[in-house]
Order: sequence, then C-alpha cells, then structure tokens
Amino acid sequence: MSSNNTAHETAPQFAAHVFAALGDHTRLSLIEKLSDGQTRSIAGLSVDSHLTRQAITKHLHILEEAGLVISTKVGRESQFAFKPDTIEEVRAYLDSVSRQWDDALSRLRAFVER
Amino acid sequence: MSSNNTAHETAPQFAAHVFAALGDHTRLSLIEKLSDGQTRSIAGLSVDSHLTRQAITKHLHILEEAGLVISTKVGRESQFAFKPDTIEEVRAYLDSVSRQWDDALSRLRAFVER
DNA sequence: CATAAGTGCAACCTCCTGGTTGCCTTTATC
DNA sequence: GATAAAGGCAACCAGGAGGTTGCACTTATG
Repeated sequence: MSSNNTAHETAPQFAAHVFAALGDHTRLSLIEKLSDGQTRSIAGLSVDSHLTRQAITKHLHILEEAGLVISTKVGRESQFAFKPDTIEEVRAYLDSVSRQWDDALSRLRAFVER
Repeated sequence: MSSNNTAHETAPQFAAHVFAALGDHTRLSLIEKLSDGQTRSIAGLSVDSHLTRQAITKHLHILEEAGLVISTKVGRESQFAFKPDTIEEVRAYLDSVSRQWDDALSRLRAFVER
C-alpha cells in the first residue's frame, strides 16, 4: 500500500480515494471492460454507452487519477489500459480489515473457552 | 455475491454500491474502528470526531444500508457492529476482476510463446 | 420526579458530481 | 486540400452528498 500513492496519503485516505473511484457503476463497468487486458480508445469505450463521450472521458480521468487506469496518446487517439497494481493494494487493504476482524474473533473465542 | 444483496442488484451494481459506501474517509474510519469486533453506540463513535453526532449518524446509516454494518437498539442507545460478510463479497468481486486480468495475461503469454 | 444522556427527525445550506452542449484543435483519409 | 474522426476545453445545469442547527422523544439516574 504505497507504490501508487504518489500524493503521500495515509493508507485509509488512499483506500477511500480508490473506493470512491470504484463507487460508480459507469466507472466500474469501464474497469471491467479494460480488465481483459486490451487497450481501448475513448471512442471505443463510449460506443456502447448511452452516455456522451465527454462523460466517459471524465470518468476515465477520475479512474486515471485514482491509479486504476493509465492512458497513452497514440496518433489522434488516447489509449486507455487497466492498471492492476492499485486494485491489488486495495485488496490488501481489505485483507487488513478482515484480518483485524478475524483476530478479534479468535481473541473472543479464546476468552469464552477459558 | 448474493446473500447481502437484498435489492436484487447485479453483481457490479452491488459492488459499486458498497464501494461508494467505502469511498469516504469518515465512513472508512468508522469501519476500521468497528472491525475490532466491539460494538459501539453513536455517541461512542462520535466522541473523538470533529463532526457532529448527526453527521456520524448519517454515515452509519449509509454503511448499514450498504450492508457493511448492523445496528440493534438496546435501551436508549443503538449499538453498531461490523458485519464482515459484505466485505467478503466485495473482496470476492475484486478477485474476479483480478482473475480476468490474470487470465488475459496468461493468454497473451501463450500467444507470444508459440 | 427532575434532569441528563442518547437518539431521531426535519429543515436548511453549500459544494461537488455526473452529465450535457458547443466549439476548437489535431490527425487520418479520400 | 477537403472532410471526417478523435479528442480537449470550458461553461453550464440539476441533483445529491456531507454537514449543521433546532427541537422533540425516550430512557437512565440521582
């Protein structure tokens, strides 16, 4: 939980930032599309959406700023690609929360059983 | 990815809903506190916050509606507890995204190596 | 019983978010 | 070179999110 955190946020701040980016069904569907490893242009990502290209563009920039996606400009179009690192960091964060829960459970169990 | 999904949302909708609930640092810190397994009242959760009790209440209701937390009224106070099931479902969702990515990677590798 | 503690409810406010439209710039393509 | 395709930028708008204040209600407590 640090390599992508360029803004020197604390772990929860970073996680909240990424969660906020994931907390929109349009953005989440963009992530799902790109997680197949293929690279897509803005027009390509907008084609089967009822939203405007500008709306998709805004969502992509939010995803990029959160570190979930990366873009490179090739020719007249900018290609967007999934960036799995940040997802991994967020998974690790959720693991830490779950681990605290599991530890609390086992402490409780030990207390009950003695 | 279904047991907590009472509103019959699709998996991505459910996940986006939970992510949106997690995408606020105040709510995330509430989750962190409660993930130690202890039960806390609204006043107890508001005591070391610069926010109003009402603000904390609103956040708790959002967390509860997302299935991340559960409340039971005991006496004059309502006790909030962490509910780990939903976190588990979201972790599973992130796993599915990562798995699609991994599959895409290995297909690419197989293609390159032949 | 009087009072304090813990909440719930509703109104209100400000600012951000998601979305649109319009227009201009840059690349391809015929 | 003219035209089409892809995108960037800025202004604008409605609605929701986060937060506050005020007050009423319920449950403990001295």
